Amino acid sequence: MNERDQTRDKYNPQAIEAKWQAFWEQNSSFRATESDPRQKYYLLVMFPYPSGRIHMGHVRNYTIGDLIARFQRLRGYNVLHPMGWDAFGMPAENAAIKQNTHPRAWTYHNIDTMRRELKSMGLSYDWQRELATCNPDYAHWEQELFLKLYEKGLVYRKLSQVNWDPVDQTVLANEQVIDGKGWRSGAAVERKELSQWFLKITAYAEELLEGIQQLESGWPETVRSMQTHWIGKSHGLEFAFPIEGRSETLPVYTTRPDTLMGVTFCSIAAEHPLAKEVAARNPAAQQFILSCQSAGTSEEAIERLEKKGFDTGLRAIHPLTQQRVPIFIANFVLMNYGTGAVMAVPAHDQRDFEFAKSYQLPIRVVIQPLTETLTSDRMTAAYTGPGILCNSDRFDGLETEVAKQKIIETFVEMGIGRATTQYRLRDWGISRQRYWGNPIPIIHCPACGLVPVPVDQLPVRLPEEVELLGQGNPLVRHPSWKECRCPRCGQAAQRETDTMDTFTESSWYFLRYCCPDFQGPLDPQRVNHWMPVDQYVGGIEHAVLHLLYARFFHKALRDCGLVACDEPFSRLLTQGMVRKDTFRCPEHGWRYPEEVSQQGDGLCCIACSAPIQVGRNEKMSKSKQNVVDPNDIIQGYGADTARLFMLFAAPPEQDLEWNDHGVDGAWRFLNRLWRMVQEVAALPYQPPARSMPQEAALRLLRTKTHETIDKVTRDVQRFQFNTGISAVMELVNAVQEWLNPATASDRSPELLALLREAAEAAVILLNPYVPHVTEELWQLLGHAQPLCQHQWPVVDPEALQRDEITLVVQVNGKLRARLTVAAAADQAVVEAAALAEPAVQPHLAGRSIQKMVWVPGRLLNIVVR
RNA sequence: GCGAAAGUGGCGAAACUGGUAGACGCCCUGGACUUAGGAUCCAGUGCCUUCGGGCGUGGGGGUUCAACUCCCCCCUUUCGCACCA
Repeated sequence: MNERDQTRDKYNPQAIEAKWQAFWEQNSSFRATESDPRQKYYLLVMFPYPSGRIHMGHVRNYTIGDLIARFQRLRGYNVLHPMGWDAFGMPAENAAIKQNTHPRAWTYHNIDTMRRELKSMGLSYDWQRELATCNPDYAHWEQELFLKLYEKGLVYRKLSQVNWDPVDQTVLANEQVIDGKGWRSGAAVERKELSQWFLKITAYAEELLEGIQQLESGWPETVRSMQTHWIGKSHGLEFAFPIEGRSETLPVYTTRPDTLMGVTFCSIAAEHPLAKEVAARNPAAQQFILSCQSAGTSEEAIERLEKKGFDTGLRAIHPLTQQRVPIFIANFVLMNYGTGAVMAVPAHDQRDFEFAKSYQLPIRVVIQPLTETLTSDRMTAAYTGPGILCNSDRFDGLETEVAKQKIIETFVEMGIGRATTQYRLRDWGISRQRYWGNPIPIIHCPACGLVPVPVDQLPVRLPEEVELLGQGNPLVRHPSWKECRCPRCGQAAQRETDTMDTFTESSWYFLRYCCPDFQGPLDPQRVNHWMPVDQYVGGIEHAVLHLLYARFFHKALRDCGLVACDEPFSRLLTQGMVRKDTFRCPEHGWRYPEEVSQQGDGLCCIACSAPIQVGRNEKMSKSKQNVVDPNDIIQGYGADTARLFMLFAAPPEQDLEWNDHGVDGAWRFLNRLWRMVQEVAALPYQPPARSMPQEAALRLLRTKTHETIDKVTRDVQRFQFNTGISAVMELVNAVQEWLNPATASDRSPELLALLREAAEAAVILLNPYVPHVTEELWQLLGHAQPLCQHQWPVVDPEALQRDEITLVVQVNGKLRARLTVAAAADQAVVEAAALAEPAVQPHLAGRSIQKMVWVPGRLLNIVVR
């Protein structure tokens, strides 16, 4: 038997996949060009960070993206489906410290590995548009974009807080702070203020918020809701408390002016100027502020703190009652929201309530709910709902919403406050004190101040020789890199040593894909040909930060004239995580799946034979050792099986549970498909059927074929890829029944045509899911043109007309019988048949019929009493 | 702490606008077959049952002729929280 015959007999994914990957590459099957007359479709998947190898999360993301890309190609679109590398970032630097490699070498090595792995999955990328963000070319155009934003006034510097490791003298990322300690040094982390670069995302807060409405039909509700809350628009009152015995005042912002008469103290952030001033002459206050600064900078860490405060001894004067209330420094007040100071109303704010309880501060009820009467001494929690004002002097009796307006009006009339709109959204700090990022192209001149690097001198390149020790900023420590001349006055000056946040690169890569070879940041003509992205696919973990930054950056570039559309991503699909059981050995801790063996009913550790505890299903991660290497699956079963399993096991938005048996099931289905098509291809040739036959059994087969086409088409469009597969499985099962030996003797040309139509439909419908095996089967069915250039099948509406339907008879909503009737049967006919049904009659005996609920095509419900 | 989701057989899931709960697949059980394969084929497979039927979608209430689906309360799990990407 020669090799070709062998591949014809048995499904051999390794041979088939290599063959078709080579074919697509040689024929540039997935090149996308702007000159193509067909309508464009831009399918974008979130580019990966080149961490070393691909993981199951990538496989899932890119399988989903590829399915949609291939589907839209078959539907006749000119599809742009690019891939690249989010190549700057901390892991390269960490690897450099640990293994003494250069970040660039490490990164490019990983890219080579991962590109090879992605290619083995048979993804239909236009690889000619591949880009890596660490490439000097990409960095160059990004620096130019930065300067454009700088000119537009969207870039500025201000002091802000960082996590500081006092031992390594370095800034730590939030994830590098573990239980308040630096991950490498173990030293207690301090908060420190540094002058940092910011992008004015807040200038676009309102537009970013309004834009969310535009995305209503294309973005998941959950992501829109998270972004809305993140932007956090609120309306409220801004006013200032006079401070007893002082000329300056304490400005505050509140969204609850209706609770104004319930203020019993004020809280200020540890970084508030007033707090600093108090600390300067009060060592105890200084001590307290220091203790606040040991918390780390993440909002989560701050909000989980035990609420603590320090009485400054200062007294604020209530602007309406002239009452004196204490001013506390509090560890939970954020300096970067509002004014860094809040009026505290313990009766109607939970944090203030807890704070008041621990410091024995008075609680004053000023809102009464409609259902009960609150008294301060019996409250166990703050009441934050609506109600009627009390203890509020002239505002008593007002409803909360009315009171808010009235009190704001009062402040405005008295000239001591104003209605303001506030956003929770903060400006985007892009400064990183790290080596492996894009340099900020600014020069600090002692005479001229901040001077942008002239465009013709870009890019600012990172020094190749660098010492990475995990201490300090490598660019500051470099002996000569930062030294330069001021472009304006020629004097000795210094380069900015901060590099940009890597979210900057991911904020415009989708625009660069449109014109990857353009000598300039962006070619508006080509960008506008492809933009906006028609479908974006990526992990739900990017719901807020990446997707909000990219929307902002895109709008800023629009205002620079580089792109026309307002929103970059018309539709968004967020896929869930890939999870797996965790295995734990009492002796050896977390165990990889291959370190565990089956022993009777349970599992045991291969090293010590101790029984394994099977833990919860968790996100695949190296730390929990519950990872499955995609390469093992691809090498063992082939990429098509891996893809099919991923798409079949769960709908894309849901978390996917890895299951070895499920992979076997996917493998077996592909073998079933393979055998079925082989058998059909071996039958005497008849062109595929194009019209309905007469015989009922044959009519049913054609109906099944077209119902499947209809269902898969709709399912793919609504991202229900798993049910699309089940539909094709049913079709394959139906065809297989006609291929059984029992019916082999009687195969009319009509049947042969119907079988071929069904087999071809199954192959085309599955092509976006499992592209290699379907190309091979398509060829086997005698087609000279590759399937990737074919068209998606069209439903014959006549074939969807069922002759008979089954409907349900209920009595009082309980199912009592099923009736098979002519599809056109009306209510009267069905009622008569239902009442005559033996299974129905006992439930009617001795009762009177109240009414009949008739749902055409579905059910008849007989309501009796 | 704040914000956002998700809970359906032994398992992954399905049920499109309130109208047959469990499609499709896995596991398992019984049988057939043999070119002993990663087999394949046939049958069964929510729970209980006196075989009439009864009960079932995290728990508790409600709306409706009819609720996995809509409303209220509770429980559990997951994701994000601005320097991981």
